[in-house]
Amino acid sequence: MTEAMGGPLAIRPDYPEALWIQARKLIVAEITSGALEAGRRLPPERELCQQLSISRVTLRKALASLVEEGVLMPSHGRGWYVAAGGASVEREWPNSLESFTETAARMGLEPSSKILRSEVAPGTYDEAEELGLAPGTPLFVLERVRLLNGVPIAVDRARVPAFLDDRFLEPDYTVESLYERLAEAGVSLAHAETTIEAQKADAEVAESLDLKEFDPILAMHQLVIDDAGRRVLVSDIRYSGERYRLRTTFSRSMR
Amino acid sequence: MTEAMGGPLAIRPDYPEALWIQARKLIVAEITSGALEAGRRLPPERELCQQLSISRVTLRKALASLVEEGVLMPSHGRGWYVAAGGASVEREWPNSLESFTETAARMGLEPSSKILRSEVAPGTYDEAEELGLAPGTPLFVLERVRLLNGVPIAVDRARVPAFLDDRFLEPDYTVESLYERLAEAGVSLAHAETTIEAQKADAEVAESLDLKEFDPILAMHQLVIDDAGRRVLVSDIRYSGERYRLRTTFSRSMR
DNA sequence: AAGTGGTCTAGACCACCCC
DNA sequence: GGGTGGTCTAGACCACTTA
Repeated sequence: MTEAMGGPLAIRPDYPEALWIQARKLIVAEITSGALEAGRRLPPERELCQQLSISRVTLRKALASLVEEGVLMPSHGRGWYVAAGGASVEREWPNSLESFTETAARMGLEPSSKILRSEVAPGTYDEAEELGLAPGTPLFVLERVRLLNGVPIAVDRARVPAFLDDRFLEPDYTVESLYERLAEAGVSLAHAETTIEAQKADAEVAESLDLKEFDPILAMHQLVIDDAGRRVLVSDIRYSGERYRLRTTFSRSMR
Repeated sequence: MTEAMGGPLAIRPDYPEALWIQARKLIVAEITSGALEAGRRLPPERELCQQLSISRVTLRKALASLVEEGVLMPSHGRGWYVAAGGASVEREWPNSLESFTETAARMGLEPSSKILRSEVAPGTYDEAEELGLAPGTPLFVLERVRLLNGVPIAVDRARVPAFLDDRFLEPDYTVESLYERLAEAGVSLAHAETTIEAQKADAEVAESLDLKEFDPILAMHQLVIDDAGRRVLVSDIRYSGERYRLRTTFSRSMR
């Protein structure tokens, strides 16, 4: 439709969304629509600024955010280029912190859960230390088998400081997303310190995931921190090695 | 010795390093030195600008880069805070693409390699497709056992388009870093699309890593892309499940 | 020499938090 | 209402690429 970034791309200064995010979406749209193919050069920054009616600083904020995701590549003195995998904007599993529910939605599969444990109990010494609480502080413990289209994929053991809100016990976590409940409670997740390793399935996990003991599993441990810097969730997820593949993008830092 | 951000932090406008990077380093220094503890609030932006003699835009670029690494947390209307794990600035490089050699250096261990294969050979169909080359295009294949302090940690099978430079064959990859050779050849690595899964060790890998067959391994597949958007390296690394733990930070995107 | 990205500035206005 | 971060602008100068 629009010739490559030539059309009247509309940015609305009054719209309650940052201009650079609007700009970002318009650029992504140009790429996913095919108007800008992988390897092609974008119009010069100063030209884009005019087309979008935004300042260069704002435009560059949008462009920078797309570099981080590997969609664009800047080349000093030459221009901005659509990266090799540029068309993959939608396909891609972004390197974001994502709930199981969100992952499932993106892949077009039906998530569900079987609850193994759901209660408030005193935290262990290690749990308390990791969450920065006194040992024995009550934690909400939610242990679930996570399934996609009915196939068991992982066992997830999540622990949340119980002081957050009693209403955490109420929802039916067979279908509800813990992340969404946290969001509703005003907890805005920021980032997660994560370790990942390969282990053998123990008897318990093998049972839950319908595996043989000693089958390989991907063990992911996460400490999730919210916008206020509070340690808010500790989670251990053991994925079936055969049924799950983690996808992410690593960037070279400080260039 | 400087009281929290009160001392004469020196930024040199003539120094050949971006001001925001200098600012960033000074802030990190305040944190690692203990002058700014986890949870503490930073001086207001406008005050920091004066102290550092830089503009607010530039300061915010430094601050933003530290948010991405989980070192600082902004709070609208309240201030900037040192994140819970603030002292961890040195420990890890979240989400960074790092060579085995660099990882070893960061951990204070001695890296070495045993070469299993080092030759130019036509790529398989899959390899060619992933690198965006014609099937059969010659690739430089380097397969090594990677060791830390003499202990085998992983088997790494790297493939680089051979057209890059013949000199790739010359170095002694028992000690040399492939990443460094690439850098010298003018290839500047930008990011890597990565998949991670748990598998069983096959006989070959078990042999190389001194494991039993069927022991769990962490299999990481990477397609590395350079600054120019060229697909430059495909790598399969199989880590011993017991001797390796991947550590990273996932961020919640688009806040 | 012209074109293009990279960095930086000074100043403005808004939204949120807390008193 | 005053303090603080969040966003945006217009313009300047530098460094790299290409011809």
